[in-house]
Amino acid sequence: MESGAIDVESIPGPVDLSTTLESGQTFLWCRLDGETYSQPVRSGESRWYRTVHHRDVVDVRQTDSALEWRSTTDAVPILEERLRLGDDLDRVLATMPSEPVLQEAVRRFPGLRLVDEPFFPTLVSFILSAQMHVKRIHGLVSVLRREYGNPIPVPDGCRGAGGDETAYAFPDPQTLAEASEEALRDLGTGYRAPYVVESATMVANDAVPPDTIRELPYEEARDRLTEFVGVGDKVADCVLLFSLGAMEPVPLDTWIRSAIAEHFPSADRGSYGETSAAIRERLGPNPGYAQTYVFHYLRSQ
DNA sequence: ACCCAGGATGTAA
DNA sequence: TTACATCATGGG
Repeated sequence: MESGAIDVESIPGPVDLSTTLESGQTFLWCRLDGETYSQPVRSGESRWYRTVHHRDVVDVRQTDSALEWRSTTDAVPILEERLRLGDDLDRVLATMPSEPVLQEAVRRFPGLRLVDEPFFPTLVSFILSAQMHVKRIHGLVSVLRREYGNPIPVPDGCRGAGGDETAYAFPDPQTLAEASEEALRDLGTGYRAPYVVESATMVANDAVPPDTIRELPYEEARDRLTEFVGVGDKVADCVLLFSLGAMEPVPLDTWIRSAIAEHFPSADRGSYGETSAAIRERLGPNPGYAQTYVFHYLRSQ
């Protein structure tokens, strides 16, 4: 049991933990107040969040001056990576185009950061995301962890905020590869069940190695990712943006498409690839960040 | 009852 | 290449 704090002054630019974790980029953290992901929280409110990193429990909350953590290991490098604390958000936000919808999103949610989460859990999360609401995706991922994930005992020092005695890691590729389609359907995954099993099998066989994809040019990487079953252009963009370190992707979901129709109509070129390229041009040097701000802003209305 | 959700796949033109 | 039906499921 270790604990500590990361001074917000040591982070380049603002941080908003709750918005970052609950804005639908990651489904791998749970709130210790028992709520599932919900709509944005009032800033300044202090909530504990928990995830399992490999075999370690990591709890974190935000106070006025710091990100406080407690964990079975040193959580600092984990938080720095997964919350992208190294990103100079002041610089990123300064380069946002002067489109009103973007500027308003930045004004409303300064401190919203992109995440950099583990590959396989992110892949499965966004395979499940097809035609589902953010809240339900989080619920499904939580059920997968509970039903198939390795149980991790939570140390005494981590139970102060009403946490459970056991946390669950996201299941390994091999485990989901061996899961039965029907069992997964019964959990509520619907027609996505075979996608999960087949893609998990591919990951277990290292059919499309993520470390190789990281090295590819963005659009090439997106094409490779669509080799997974249940992964089209949109889900591939999410996986690249939220777990493989790419900063260009602008996942064209229903919210972003409606934003394009309303605010950037000339960027609608019909096909995914052409529209994607056109909207990236309009969103400045950090399209991925711009997209995340617009997505969360529209969804919070 | 209808419509929507961080869409993908298979098939037909 | 693009167009369209189909795919589960829960919540508004």
